Amino acid sequence: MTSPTLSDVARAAGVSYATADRVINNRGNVAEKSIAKVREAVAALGYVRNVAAANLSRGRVYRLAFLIPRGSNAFFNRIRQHIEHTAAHQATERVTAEVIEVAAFAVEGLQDSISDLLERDFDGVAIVGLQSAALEVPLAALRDKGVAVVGLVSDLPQAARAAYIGIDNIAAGRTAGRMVGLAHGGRGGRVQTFAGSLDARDHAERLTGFREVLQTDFPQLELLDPIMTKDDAQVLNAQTRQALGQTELTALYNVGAGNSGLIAALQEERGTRPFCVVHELVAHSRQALLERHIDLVIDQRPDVEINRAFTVLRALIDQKELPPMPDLVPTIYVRDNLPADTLTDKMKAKIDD
Amino acid sequence: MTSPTLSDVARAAGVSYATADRVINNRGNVAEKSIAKVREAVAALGYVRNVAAANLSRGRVYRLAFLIPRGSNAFFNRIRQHIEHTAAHQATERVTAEVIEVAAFAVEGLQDSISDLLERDFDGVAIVGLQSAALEVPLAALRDKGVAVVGLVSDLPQAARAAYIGIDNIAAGRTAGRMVGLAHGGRGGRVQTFAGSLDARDHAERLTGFREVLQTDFPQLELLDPIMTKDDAQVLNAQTRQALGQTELTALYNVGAGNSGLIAALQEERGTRPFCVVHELVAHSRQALLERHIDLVIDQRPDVEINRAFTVLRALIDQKELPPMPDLVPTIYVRDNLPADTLTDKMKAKIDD
DNA sequence: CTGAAAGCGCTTACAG
DNA sequence: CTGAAAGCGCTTACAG
Repeated sequence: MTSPTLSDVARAAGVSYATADRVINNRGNVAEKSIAKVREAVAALGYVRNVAAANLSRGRVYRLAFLIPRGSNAFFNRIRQHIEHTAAHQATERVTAEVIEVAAFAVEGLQDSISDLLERDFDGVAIVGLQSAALEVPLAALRDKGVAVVGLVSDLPQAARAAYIGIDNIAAGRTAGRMVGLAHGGRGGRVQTFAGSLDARDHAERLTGFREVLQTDFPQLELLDPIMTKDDAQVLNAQTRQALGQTELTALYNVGAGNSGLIAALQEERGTRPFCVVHELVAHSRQALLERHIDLVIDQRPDVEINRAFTVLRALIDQKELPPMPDLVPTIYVRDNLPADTLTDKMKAKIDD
Repeated sequence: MTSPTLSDVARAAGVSYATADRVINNRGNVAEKSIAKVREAVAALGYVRNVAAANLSRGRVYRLAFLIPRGSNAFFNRIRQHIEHTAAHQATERVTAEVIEVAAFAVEGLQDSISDLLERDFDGVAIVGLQSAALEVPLAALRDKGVAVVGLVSDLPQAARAAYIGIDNIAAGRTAGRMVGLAHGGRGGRVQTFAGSLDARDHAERLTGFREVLQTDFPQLELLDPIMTKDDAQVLNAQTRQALGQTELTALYNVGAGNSGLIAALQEERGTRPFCVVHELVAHSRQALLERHIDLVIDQRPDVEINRAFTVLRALIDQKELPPMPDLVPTIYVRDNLPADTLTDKMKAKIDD
C-alpha cells in the first residue's frame, strides 16, 4: 500500500542503495547491467522519488530572482507585492525570492541586469521580458549555468526561456472588443483606443485583437486611429479631454497604463459618458469602477501569475514534470464581481500610475 | 543565514531536544519553566518548524475525501476530473483523494454519507454541502475526531466547517445582471430567468443578485418571473421554446444547469435571438459560445476551487496558517477569452447535462 | 517531567 | 564501477 522507497528498489534490483541512487539521479559511473536492473525494479515497483526527502537531505534552498521594471507603475507595484507576499509565506519551504528592478522597457538595461545575474547564485529567475535578440546571449549563459528561466507578463525570445507566464494579449484585446461591441446593443458608434506605444508587443497585440473583433462582428462601429500616450497619465488626461471634445464617442479602450489620467477626464464629463474599458485592476481602476466612471477592467491576475511563477520555477529546478495548471485567462471585472481589496493602506500610499 | 532548527532552540533554551519538541508541538508534560525558556528561545531565534521534515519523519500521508453529488451533471464531472487530476499530480507529496458520491441535493443522503466518514480514516474532507441543521451533528462528530472539514461549491452550516471554498453567488448574479444590462445599450427590453429550484441556495442567491442590479441600474428592463426547471435539460428546452414563442424577449439568464436544452431551443431560433447568459463552462456551453448560440458564460473555475481545497485542507491538517490566496471570483467568459480545452475525448464522452 | 536513540527517504563525501 | 555510513530536521516509542 505504502509507496516503495529507494531501498526497496535497490533490494529488488540486487544492488546497493548507492548504486540505485546513481541511476535514479543519472550520476553516471554505473555498469550498463546495473542500470538495466534498477530501471526494471523501478518500473516493477512503481517507484517515485520523494522530493521532500531529497530536499531535506541536501538542505535544499530555492533561490529565486524576479526582474521587474523599475518605477511607480501601479501594476508592477502589485506584482512586487505579490512576490514578497508569496515568498514570505513559503518560508517553511525554504524558498527565497529577490526582486531586482531594471530600467523600464530598455533592452540594454535588461541585458545588463541579466548578465549581472550570472555573478549571483540563483536557481531560477522570472523576467518581465522584451522581444529582443540582444537578450539571447546573456540568457543562454544563464541557462548554461543551470539557472531556470521563465518569461513573466511580457515574454522573452522563445528559445531563451523554459516557459512564459502571462496572458494571451490578442485574446485580451478580442475580449475588450467583444464587450465594447455588446455594450452598443446593436447600435452604431465611434470608438477611440489609446496605447502606450506600438513598440510594446502587448499593446500592439491588444489593439490587433480588439480591431479584429470590431471589424468582423460589429461593422457598424467606427474605429478611430489609436492615440499614443507613453503610458503617461498626464498625456492620457489631455488626449482624453481633447477626444471627448472633438467628436461624439461611444466607447473608449486603453490598452496600456496611465489610467488615472483617463479616469480624471471621464470624471468631469457631464451627461452620458462613453462606455469605457481599461486594463489591470489597481486601486484607482477599482475605485473608478465602483464610482461608475468606467465600465470594465480586464485584468491579468498578477496574483495567479506570481503563484504560478513560483510553482513553475520550482518544478523546473527540481527537473520534475510541471503540475497541471489552469490556463491563464484575461479576467473581466465589473463593479459586481470585484475581489475583496487586500491591499494595506501602506501599500496603497505607495501606488500611483 | 540558514534558518535555526529545533536543536538550536533546545541548546539556546538549555533543555533537551525532546523537551523543546514537546513545547513546540504542545504535547504537554513539561514544566512551566521549561516552556517559558523554550518560548523565549523560539522568539529570539525566529524558529519556524520544518513541516516537510516533520511529515517525512512521521510518514505523513494526507488522506482526503470529497463528497460530490452523484449523477451525470457536466459541472460535477468537471469537478471530479479535477480532483483525480490534482491527486495524481500530488503523488510525490503523499496525498490521496477519494471521491465519494452522494445522492444529489438530498439532506438525508448527505447526512448518512457524512456519518459513514466516521468509520473511515480521513484527515480532511471537502463537502458539496447544503444548508441544513440536520448536518450539524455528524459534522460535529467528524470534527471531534480531528477531521478537517470544508464546504465546497455549496456551503455547509457555517459553524460546522472550517472554511468555505466557492464563489459568492449573489455577486455572480449581480455580474450576470450587469452584463445583461450593458448589452441592452440603454434600450428597454424584457428579460426571462430560469432556475433549478429556489430551495437551492445558490440559485436563489444568483436570482437575488441579478434582480438587484436590474432594478437599481437598468429600470427600463422588465424582469419576468423565473421559470423553474429542476435543472432538467428537457424541461429547459420546452420552457425556452414556450417563452420565446410567447413574447418578445431581449435576454435570457439561467442560474442553474440543464443548459443543453436551452441551447438546443436557441439554436432553432431564426432571426435575432435574445442575449443569453448561463453558468459553468463545460463542453456544450463552450461550444454554444463558439457557435454564437449564447453570449456569456459565468464560471466558478472548478479547477481553481479544487486546487484550493487541497491547499486549505493540507493547511488545516497541519494546523498551520492558511497561505494567502487570491479571492474566488465569478469569471466571465466570452468566445474570445476561453481557456484551452484540456478535456480528453474520453472525458467528453462521459459528459452530458 | 526529562532525555537518549532510532528512523522517515533521501544525498553526499569517503573508502574501496 | 560499487558500497557503507553520516546527516538533513523532525517524530516516536522507551527508559528514567
